[in-house]
Amino acid sequence: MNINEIAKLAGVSRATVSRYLNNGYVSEEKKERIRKIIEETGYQPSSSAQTLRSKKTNFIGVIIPKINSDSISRMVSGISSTLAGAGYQMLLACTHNHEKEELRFLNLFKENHVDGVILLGTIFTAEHRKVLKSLSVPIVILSQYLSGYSCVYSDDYRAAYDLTSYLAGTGTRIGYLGVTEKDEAVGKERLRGVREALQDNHQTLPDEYIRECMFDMESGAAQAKALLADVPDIDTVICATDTIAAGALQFLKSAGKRVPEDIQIAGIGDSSLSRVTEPSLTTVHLYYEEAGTEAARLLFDLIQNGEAAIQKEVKLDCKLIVQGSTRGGEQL
Amino acid sequence: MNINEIAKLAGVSRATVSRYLNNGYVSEEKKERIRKIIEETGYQPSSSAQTLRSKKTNFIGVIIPKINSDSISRMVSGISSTLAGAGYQMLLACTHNHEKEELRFLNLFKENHVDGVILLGTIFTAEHRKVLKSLSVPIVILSQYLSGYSCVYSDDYRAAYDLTSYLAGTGTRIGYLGVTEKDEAVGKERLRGVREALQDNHQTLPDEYIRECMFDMESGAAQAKALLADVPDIDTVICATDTIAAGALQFLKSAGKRVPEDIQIAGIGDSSLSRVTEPSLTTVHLYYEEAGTEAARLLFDLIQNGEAAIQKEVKLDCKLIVQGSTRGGEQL
DNA sequence: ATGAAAGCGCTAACAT
DNA sequence: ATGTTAGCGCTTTCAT
Repeated sequence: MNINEIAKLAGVSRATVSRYLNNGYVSEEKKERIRKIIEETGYQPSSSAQTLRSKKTNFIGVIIPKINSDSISRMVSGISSTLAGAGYQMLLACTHNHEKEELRFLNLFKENHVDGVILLGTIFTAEHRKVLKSLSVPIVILSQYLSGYSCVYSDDYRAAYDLTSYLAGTGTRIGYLGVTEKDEAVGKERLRGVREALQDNHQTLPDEYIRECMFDMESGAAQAKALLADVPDIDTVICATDTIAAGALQFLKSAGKRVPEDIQIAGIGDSSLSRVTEPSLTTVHLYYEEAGTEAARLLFDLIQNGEAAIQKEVKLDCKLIVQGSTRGGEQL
Repeated sequence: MNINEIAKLAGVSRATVSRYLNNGYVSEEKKERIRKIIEETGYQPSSSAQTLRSKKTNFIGVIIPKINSDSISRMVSGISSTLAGAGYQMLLACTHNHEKEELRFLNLFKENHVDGVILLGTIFTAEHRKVLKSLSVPIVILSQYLSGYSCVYSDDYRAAYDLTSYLAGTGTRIGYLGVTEKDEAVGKERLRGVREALQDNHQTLPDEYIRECMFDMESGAAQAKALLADVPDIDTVICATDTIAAGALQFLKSAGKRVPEDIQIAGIGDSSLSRVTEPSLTTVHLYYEEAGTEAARLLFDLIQNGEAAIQKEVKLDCKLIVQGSTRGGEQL
């Protein structure tokens, strides 16, 4: 069943059918005839033929490092509903933390396949910039800042700053479990937030109070152990993510520390984990789902307005959530 | 840059270029000429034109109820890597728990867009069967059994049976927090597993020992409360999912119950939550990621072998994981 | 082994 | 408001 047959059955030209499909000028009478035939036959236009002619795919490529993550799946959820609402389909490419795959997918989306790309990246190399520059479709960077591109990101600095400022009131020897500074957002910005908040509270963050973790609980537990060994009298541990905090919490409890009485602990991200640990984790809500929504909106803008579109940077609010893992917090 | 220009630059016909692209007969000499030109120009064939001609999209549609779920994101992760490895792209459609959307996406994928569909459904209505029947591309049902279709699912019955059998050894008054029986797998099968295991251990599951929950912690907490109010001397609570168990655990602790001493509690799914609660949850591992992988493999088979493909049902193994929330378990 | 030619199903410019 | 027409970029006979 194709447009020619529909045209024949409805007694019109195929151009008229096409106009009907693309809301052009069609008389009410023929509109009705066409509508009826399409309903009867269950005709659906071939999207590949449409794409071939019109260069519009209605696909948006979304590249993510992994899917099984609280923060990422929330962002994808926001993207997904916003795209669907605008008639787009989501082509989800998952790199499983392989940076090279990120480039492969970008190249795959290049010139082809998609009307736009949302890249939820973590680390940007020179190679990334090169491929990004060569991309002919609009792109939005999500969860990281990248100069020269429209991007949506959390206020990582302020999340860490606010959290640390709050804790500086109740802790005196404050340590930090962070991640690699190659990650500008979670790595660099959160560390900067912690550091500056301490400075502003007339405290410092000596190097031996800082440990670098991976993004998982095991690493959080291991680094908490290392930190405690080096600085036995530490009384507060701030973690770059809730997952790291959950791991650290697990270790500290197993080491016989009372949380928050002996050591208080906090994370960032307001993940579902933070409500389930005992004590529940003081953390910072980062509006991940809204970030996904906003990224999709920015992309629509770029797609619709082409060259005329204004590049935008959206930094989202954050909200401190005080729970049982810090002194003065309340257990769920 | 299109195939005609490449042909001209290489001094061959466009048919030869097409053959080069689709590994047909091309002399070594021309092969080399074409290869060089393609490399120089960075030419990439238009996928829409290829699709229009060859009817192959290299897209697989995946329909899921929500993305921010431990079990689902694991399955999607398995699907994603398997598809990518075979040169397919994943078109992810998320219904956000709107059953009607499921039908909308199936219709969208119908006749068009995709080479195959993986449906991670929950509830199958008559309307579902109708739309599924009308689908012209191969489909695999994931995480539910549906007669007449290739499907991949967990051994929900045995997971519940094994878990219950284990607990029947240490508990005497056993309650169950389940979900709607409209969900055949998580609803019906897990309940059946619990029931039959109790029978085989000469115990019963009276109606007042059963509560129906939604798939979230709040509901788990609320129903645990209701259950405890009705059956104050309950000593074991089995939950259909870890999330429900986490909610129930939270309530029971807040009600002053000691877990597992006063009441033992268990879930199913081996989610990351189960390792973080205190005590950590006894649960059953269900190989979600492998289920996703297997679903993709089954779909490949259907796509490649067309009418000749054999319909298959794959039921996956499960593994009991005993942790601190049950007597005899070990706290992480 | 290669080229010529037909056409996949659609949209958009043009003419009326 | 509608029809005619010319492709979009590719694959696939059919000749040679």
